[in-house]
Amino acid sequence: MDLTHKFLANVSVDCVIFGFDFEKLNVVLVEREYDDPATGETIIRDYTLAGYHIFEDEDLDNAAYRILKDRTGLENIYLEQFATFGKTDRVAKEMDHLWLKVIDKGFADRVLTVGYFALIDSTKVKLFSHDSKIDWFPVDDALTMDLAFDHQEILQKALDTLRNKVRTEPIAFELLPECFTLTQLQNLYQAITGNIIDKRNFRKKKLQMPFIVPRTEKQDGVAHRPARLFHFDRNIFEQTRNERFGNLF
Amino acid sequence: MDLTHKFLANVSVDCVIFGFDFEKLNVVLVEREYDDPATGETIIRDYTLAGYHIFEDEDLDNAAYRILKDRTGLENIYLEQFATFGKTDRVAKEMDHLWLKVIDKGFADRVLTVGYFALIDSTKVKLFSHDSKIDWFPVDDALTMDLAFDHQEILQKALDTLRNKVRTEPIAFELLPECFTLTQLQNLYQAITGNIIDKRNFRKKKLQMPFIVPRTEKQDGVAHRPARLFHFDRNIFEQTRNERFGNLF
DNA sequence: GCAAAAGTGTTACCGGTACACCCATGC
DNA sequence: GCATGGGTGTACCGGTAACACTTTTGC
Repeated sequence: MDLTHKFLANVSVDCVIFGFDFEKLNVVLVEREYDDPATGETIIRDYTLAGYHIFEDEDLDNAAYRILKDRTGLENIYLEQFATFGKTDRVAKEMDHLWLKVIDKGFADRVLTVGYFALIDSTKVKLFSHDSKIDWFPVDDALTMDLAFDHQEILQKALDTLRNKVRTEPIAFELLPECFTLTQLQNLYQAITGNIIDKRNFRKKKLQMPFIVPRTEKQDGVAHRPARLFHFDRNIFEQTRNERFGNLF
Repeated sequence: MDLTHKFLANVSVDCVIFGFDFEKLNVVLVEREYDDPATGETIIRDYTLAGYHIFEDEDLDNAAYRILKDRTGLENIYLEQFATFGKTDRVAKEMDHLWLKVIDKGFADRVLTVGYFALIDSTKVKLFSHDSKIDWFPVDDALTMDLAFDHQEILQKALDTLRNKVRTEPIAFELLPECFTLTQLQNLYQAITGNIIDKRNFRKKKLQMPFIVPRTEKQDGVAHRPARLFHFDRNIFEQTRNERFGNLF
């Protein structure tokens, strides 16, 4: 993390980084650990979202991109601001006060944080630890994990936003590799929304969307009949957007 | 405005206060005027949204409620956070720098602002001027008025959010008096979305919504057949929410 | 040959849309 | 009596939902 910039003490950004492993939805969490310097006893050990304070001369959106790149190495990623959290007691837990004290970076006790969520194709991402451990966790687990600060509330809101948005905007593809099978796409929708979907109806609907285009290749290395692959064509999507006004995905 | 609190220099809240006059959608704007102290010549004269910095010991949401109450006297109003604006150049115009200098209240040049929109029944509201003039403007006009700072962008985003949300949540009623006619409701939807709606289909749909309940009173003092009045029953709405999952309004 | 997932059609129902005329009231 | 908005019904179309079996491949 670049520390040559001055940051705003009262404003941070937290990124909810979502990924999909073809089975369930996952989220990136960063371990927060503090051992008593005298006894060596672990006093704090829990998880936070990927976040940092915003620099004085940095656009808000860029702060989110910076954090994302810093943790995943990725650029040109789907990233969307979804809410800002500003209760006075969002740093209320004992652990949180202690943490701010021991890291001693000049962050204020009163911090508003702007939440962004990122959708990434996690099949080929390597996460960067820097000084703290970082890893993927199933979203369902993360929601019961008692995260630092108000990060559980932030995660819940990010998930709600994603669930809503996926019904009207073609953002699910951001979580898949360039080529995907219809079953993978269906599993993704099911993982996000929690509903189960009828296979035949799902395929019928997707196959008549002109921007979901079949490829000549087939799936490879699977112990069963290989599935046809598709990709999402954004150009076709944009061109046909008006005709489809009001349709859901 | 209460100045005994210390505020955060880098964070403000701006409220987009929407109202409806049974014809079109309106928004509250505050005049910003500065006359050259020597010549008396008017140097700045334009409009801003209703906003202020957030106090150190104040929840973010409460800052928005405070601003709203300060300008309208109203409490228990529909108020929703919709986005946060944090470009480094959002105070880039010459007028904006000058303004911050002449009002000299200790606001920073780098300010992130959190946007809220409010929906109020404007039929019986009296706006409070304090030291600057304040008034309702048609949203369509306001969008072409070259507002202060990035307030046009904020207004546009608020409007987009309202347009979207009104399709899936029962928030339109917040802009009407307790009792309203179906024609008023239809005009409101048309004013928000810009679409024209078929009268018979609209009424058919609304009449079968159990939470839009008829009253015994009729409209009064109109030079034509008086219309039946209705009100929105939030309890019935909440009770039947699950059955109607996925329905639009 | 068997396990595992891919792939495929038909029918019924419901909600949305298009469309034109008579009614009640104030003046 | 006339101007003004209030109020009503029907027919068609398209999208959604329910539902079960055959096919292809790897091992």
